[in-house]
Parts: sequence; structure tokens; C-alpha cells
Amino acid sequence: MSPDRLSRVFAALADPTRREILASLSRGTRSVTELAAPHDMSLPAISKHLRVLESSGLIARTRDAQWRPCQLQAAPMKEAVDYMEQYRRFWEASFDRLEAYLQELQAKPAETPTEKKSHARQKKPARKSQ
Amino acid sequence: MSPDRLSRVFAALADPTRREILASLSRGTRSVTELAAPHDMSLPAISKHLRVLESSGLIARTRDAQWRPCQLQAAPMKEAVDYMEQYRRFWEASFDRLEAYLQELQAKPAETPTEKKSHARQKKPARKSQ
DNA sequence: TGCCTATTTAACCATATGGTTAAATACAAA
DNA sequence: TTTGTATTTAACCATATGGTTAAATAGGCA
Repeated sequence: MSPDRLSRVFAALADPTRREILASLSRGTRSVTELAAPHDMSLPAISKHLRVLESSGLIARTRDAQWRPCQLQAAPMKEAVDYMEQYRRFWEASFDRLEAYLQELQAKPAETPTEKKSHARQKKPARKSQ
Repeated sequence: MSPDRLSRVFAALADPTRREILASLSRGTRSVTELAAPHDMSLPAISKHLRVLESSGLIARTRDAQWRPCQLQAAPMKEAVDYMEQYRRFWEASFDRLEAYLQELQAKPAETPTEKKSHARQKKPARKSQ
């Protein structure tokens, strides 16, 4: 329950309807009804999506008479991008170079300060398939 | 059912256990038991997490005798980062500049080719709260 | 063969998620 | 005060998710 902020941001982004809502909001503030219009879905469903987005910090809602205009708050995406940046070298390396890099890591003792040995494999795999 | 690739990647990243598994794999190929070691969780639970990661494309599993070594496959993260990059200007702009930008968008007809007018608000909000 | 280790599958459970419809709430305006 | 519009809440439903334990599967080795 109540997962960390990063988890909530990723979870919020893991739905196409919510991503489309964010796209709408990137073109300006919108009311709930306006956001709902392009979707074949009830208002309460949209309302729920907005609650998910708000609790992730990706949108903010204000008051304006009977409207609740929504605004994009992209800041939490920075955290998400920063998180993923740590893996950039892995997707930027050519497949062969990545393979080589992993082999190299594999060849070394493969221990880091954060790693446990307790469940280390008892026998080294002799065959390298695929 | 069977959400798009981007949704699956975000969903896979939306769990701390799975993110820790990816971190382990960034230090090299690991067996299931090795990946499970740091977690207070049963092997079947880890096995399920690995299935989620595999179906998102973030890891690949090979065979090695009775071991199923897992490898990080960071490529799908590129898609996710590329998606989020489209919002960079929003989180990079200072809050005031962003506000100004949104106001500006708001002042314009606020129509784009992908936008519908059918549910546009019937009355313009007169008050701008917050 | 038979045992041991590694991993997955099956069956189950609790809770979360994404949707619905109907009712409640908030506010504007006639 | 009544009506109409915007939005949320409540209650409900189906399915997904994240975990469990017990059993099945896969493969090395004595």
C-alpha cells in the first residue's frame, strides 16, 4: 500500500488513456469534460484516471466555479527519466558491445558492495547457451 | 488485455522489487536464485516478477542446465524515455515561465487537429483561482 | 536409477485496477 | 428557489496483480 513516488509515476504512465490525457494537457489546461470528450468512457472513469494522475503528481487540479481545470505537472517525469538514465549505456551500446560488456562482468568475481553471496550458485554453469 | 508495449514497460517499472531486479542485472547476468536472494519473498513470487519483466522486454532469459540466467535488455527503456522527452520542456521551464506558457496556450483558440470541440465548456470560467 | 538443486506451474487468496450506473454534491443562473 | 451543468462518490462487477504453499518439471551427478 502507498507505493513510493517513482512507482506511482510509472504506474500512472502505464495506461494509454492516462497518457492521452497528459497529451491533451500538454496543449493547455482542460476541464474534466473536455478531457473526457475524446474517450469512449464514462465521466466517473475519467475522474478515476485523473485521481491516479493527481496522486502521482503528474497533474494538479484547481477550482473554477463548477469546473475542476486540470494542469500538467511534468516535474515527476524528471525523476522517472533520471531513474532510467542510469540504464542509458545499456541501450546505447551496440548489441555486440553490450554482450561483450556483460561477458566481462560475468568473468569477474561479480561482487559489489550491495550484493549478497548467500544464495550464490553452487556450481558454475559450464555451458553458455544462445 | 495485452496492453501496448509502452504500457507494459511502464507497468513493469512500477514495482520496486522489479526495479531492484533490474539493478542487479545491470551488474551482470544472474540466475533466478541469485536475483531472489536479497528479497524477503518466495521463489515463485520472483519467478512471476521475472515473467512480467520478460514480457515487457526488459529482460531476456536463456537456458544453462537447470539455471535460467537472466540478462538485462534495456532497449525498451529507450522508448519510455523517448516518450517522456516530449514533456521535458514542461519540467525544465521555471514554474513562472511554464505558467506563462500555459496561459498563452489558453488564450489561443486552443484547437489542434486531434482535438474535439463537441464537449467544449458551455460557459467560459470567469474566475481564475490559484 | 535415484537423489539433489533450480525453477516453474497450479491452486488459492487478498487487494488493486478499470470500468459501469445511479445518486450525491457544487455551483451558476433563471 | 428551482433548474441545469460539472464533477465526484457509492456500490458494484470483472479481471489483474502480487503474494502464498505444494507439487511438477528439468537437468546434473553419485
